[in-house]
This record gives sequence, C-alpha cells and structure tokens, in this order.
Amino acid sequence: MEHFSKIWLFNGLSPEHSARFASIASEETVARGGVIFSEGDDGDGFYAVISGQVRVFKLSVDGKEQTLHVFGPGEIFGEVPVFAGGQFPAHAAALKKSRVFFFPRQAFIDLIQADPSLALNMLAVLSRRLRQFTTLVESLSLKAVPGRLAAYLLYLAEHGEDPENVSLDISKVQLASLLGTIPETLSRVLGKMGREKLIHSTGSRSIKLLDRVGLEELARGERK
Amino acid sequence: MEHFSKIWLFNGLSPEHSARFASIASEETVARGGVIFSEGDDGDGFYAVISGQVRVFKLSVDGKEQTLHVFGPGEIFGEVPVFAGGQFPAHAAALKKSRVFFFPRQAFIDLIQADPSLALNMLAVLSRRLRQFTTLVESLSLKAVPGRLAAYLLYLAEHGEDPENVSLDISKVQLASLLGTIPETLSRVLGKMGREKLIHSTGSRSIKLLDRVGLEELARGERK
DNA sequence: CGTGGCCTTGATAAAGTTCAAGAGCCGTGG
DNA sequence: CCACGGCTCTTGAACTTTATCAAGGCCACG
Repeated sequence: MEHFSKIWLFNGLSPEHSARFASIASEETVARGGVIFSEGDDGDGFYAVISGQVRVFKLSVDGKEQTLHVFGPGEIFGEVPVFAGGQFPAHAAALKKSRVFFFPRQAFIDLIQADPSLALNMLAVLSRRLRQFTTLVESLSLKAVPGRLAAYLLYLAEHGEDPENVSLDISKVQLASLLGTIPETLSRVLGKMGREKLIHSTGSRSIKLLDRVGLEELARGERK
Repeated sequence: MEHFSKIWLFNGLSPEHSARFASIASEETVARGGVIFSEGDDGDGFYAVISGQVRVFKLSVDGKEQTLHVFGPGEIFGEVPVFAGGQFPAHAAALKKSRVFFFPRQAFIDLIQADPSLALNMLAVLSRRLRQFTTLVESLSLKAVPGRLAAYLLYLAEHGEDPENVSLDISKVQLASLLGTIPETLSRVLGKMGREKLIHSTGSRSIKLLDRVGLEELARGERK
C-alpha cells in the first residue's frame, strides 16, 4: 500500500477510490530478463513498476531491438490496449529482478468514470509519453549517433542529482538500444567524445561532463 | 455544426454537451504551407481538422524535417500541452488550404469532468497515437528504407478502398519526410520496386501492388 | 509562356553496421 | 579459493546503405 502512493498516476485520488483500487491490483515478481508481455499479446490491463526496472522495446525479425522506454518504480506501462483496444504494440521485459502491479482493464475504466481526476492524470501520463516519443523520433531521424548520445547525457544531467557527474542507470548495451544503435558504435563514440575532452569516464556507469557547451552543440547537430 | 459530428473524438457525446462545446470552438482558415503552431509555442488548446490536410513535424537545425503525422478531416492534433502542460513538442503546418477548429484548453477540461465518455474518447485517441508512434519508431530504427515503404504501402492497402490499387494522399516529397528519408532515395527505391515487379506506378499518386507477398517480406526485412 | 515545385538520375562521400577477435569482470560451482 | 562460462565492453577492417550535390525534365498554375 505504501508502494501504491508512489505511483504518480494515482496522485490526488480520493482515499476511498484509492483503497478500492489497491484491492484490485495483483502483484507479480519478474526475474531479470523475464518477459512481462510480448508484442501481439492481448492486453486486458496495464502495469506499474514497484521495484526494479522494466524495458519496453520493439524487436525486428533479425533480432535487433529498439528500446522505447525504460521504466522505474512508480511508472506505469502497457496501457495502450486498455483504451485503444487490441494488442500490446511492443514487448516488455525486466532489466533486473522486479516487482510489478497489474491493474485489470475494466475495473480501471469503471474507476475513471467515477473519478475524473484519475482520467486527467492518465491523460497527462499519455501526453507526456507522446512528448517523449517525439523526441525519440527526432533523435532517430534527425540526429547522428553522437548527437543522440550528447542529448541523452544532457537529459540525465538535467534530471539527475549531480549535473556534472552523470550516472547511467542502464548498461551500454541497453543504452545503445535506446539510442537506436549498437554497442560497437556507442563504444567508439564514447571514445571519441573522451578524446575530444567533452566527457570523462569515471567508472563503468558514471560519466563526468567536461564541456557542456560542446555537448549542446553536438546535440543540436552544429558540430560533427 | 455538421463538421462537428465528423470529429471522432466527440462520438457518443450527449447533445447538450456537444452543443455547448461547439459554441466554444473557433474556426480558422490556413493557406497551403501556413503555420498553425511551432514547436515551443505555448499550447492553450488543441485543434481539429475540418477540411484539408495538416502535417505535424519535427525540424532539425540544418533544415531537415521528419513528419510525425498527416491529419485529415475529423482528426485532432496539438493536444499534448493540454494535458501535459508546457509547449507544443512539434510544428504544425497545412499541406493544402485547410480549415481547422480550435478548442481552448480550460473549457475542454471542464467538459471532460462533466462527461467521462469524452475522457475515454480522448484516452483512446492518445493511445492510438502512441501505437502509431511505436510503429514509426520501429520503421525508423529497425527497417531500411525499402522496408519502410513496403510497410507503408501495405498499410494503405489495408485501410484504403482498393487493396490492389493504393492511392497516396500526399506528395512524394511528403512521403519521404514521413518515411524518414529524402525524395531522391524514395524515387530510387520506388524505381527498384517497379523493376522487381513488386509494384507498378499507375499515375503520379496511385500505385498498383503486384506482389503482396514480396512486399510483406520486404516490410519484415526478410528480403533486401 | 515562364516560374516554381515535384520528380528523377548520376556520381561521390559519409556514417554506421557487420564480422571477427580479444580483454576485463563477476558469480557460481567444483 | 580458483577456474570456468557468460556477459560486457572495446577495437579493427571491410562493406552497405543512405545522404549529398548537381543537373535536367516535367507539369500545373498564375
């Protein structure tokens, strides 16, 4: 129940509704690498991360993956079929051992009709996700890999604790998949950025930003 | 008012609400090429296309464009800031002379609280759009240009009148921008697909699909 | 009848993927 | 406690796809 209050979606929900709703949720534990759902599965509810990390991604025939999102505690995922019907448009799997809530579709829809603030919360969640997608598309289509990486590092700097020292919360393999490239290319780009004194690697998952201006130019494509 | 009923979002809305709402909308006419909003503009409402075509797109510093959507009559756009706050995440401009409705934010939010079915409609719209974005990202990241084009042609065949003979509703320049490439490349790919007897061009904006199986293989990346 | 947008074709160049190989790291089980 | 296997990360070389630059033809519309 204290996990419940950390789910942003339920902010401002009346206590009765909250309680009613918590009783409907079921909890699941997923091992590292475990599949939560696959693209094409029928979706009769959505999920929320309690602990751990969940990755949502697309898969191509020849095995390449494009990560769409990495979700941490308090975030929800898999909600598209709840409102649009049909199947999940992507795969979801745990990056590490995780616990998730599952919320069945119909109960959720009933509750939305009883509590408009929940509807507005959900609309806000979906809208933010649309915004994230526009930046993902922009990255993939309009930026070269160094620019994507620079933009991502600056994003982490904005949203992390220390704006100088960024800590990656995912592996380089996963980061490559999120940036729409492969580990080899990412490794080369990181190497080059180090040589150009834009960043400095301090540990396997932490990077110091040495030249913010240079990174911003890269992210905007004003610099090769 | 008869235009109003063609907006899918308002399906099933009670007549009173419908009337109240129609009175709030303001109408605008936009010339071909006219800008409706730009990325970064404050969004205090959203739009619906009455007639014409509106393109929503991202712009890079060096002038490249990636189209996110092309909207036709009855579709809404620009709704992200209504629920997520902040600014429009992309640009919107008319592809041809168009008329659009503008719906102010606060009035719409009020109405959602009065009529949950409107909330559910909007959630469905946003969810469908998320689904479209996942396929766009998949195309851009996991498919080569021929695969993207094949997938798009098959999509048109599914959703158009004649499954054998698809009609492009946008120019090749626009199609290139939607597929994340440039007109030159698109032209070459179309030429190659014609030579391989996958398609046959019948007029400047209509294409006959000669080999559906081959196209599907291309779209899946099983064929170069 | 001319001008601008649209479409096509060719030659060249750049960016990123693929394939191959090897080094470092960690947890598990012998 | 050490060794093994697996996974992550790095580096090199060849190749492929696509963008860029340049030019010409076509069509529609003023």
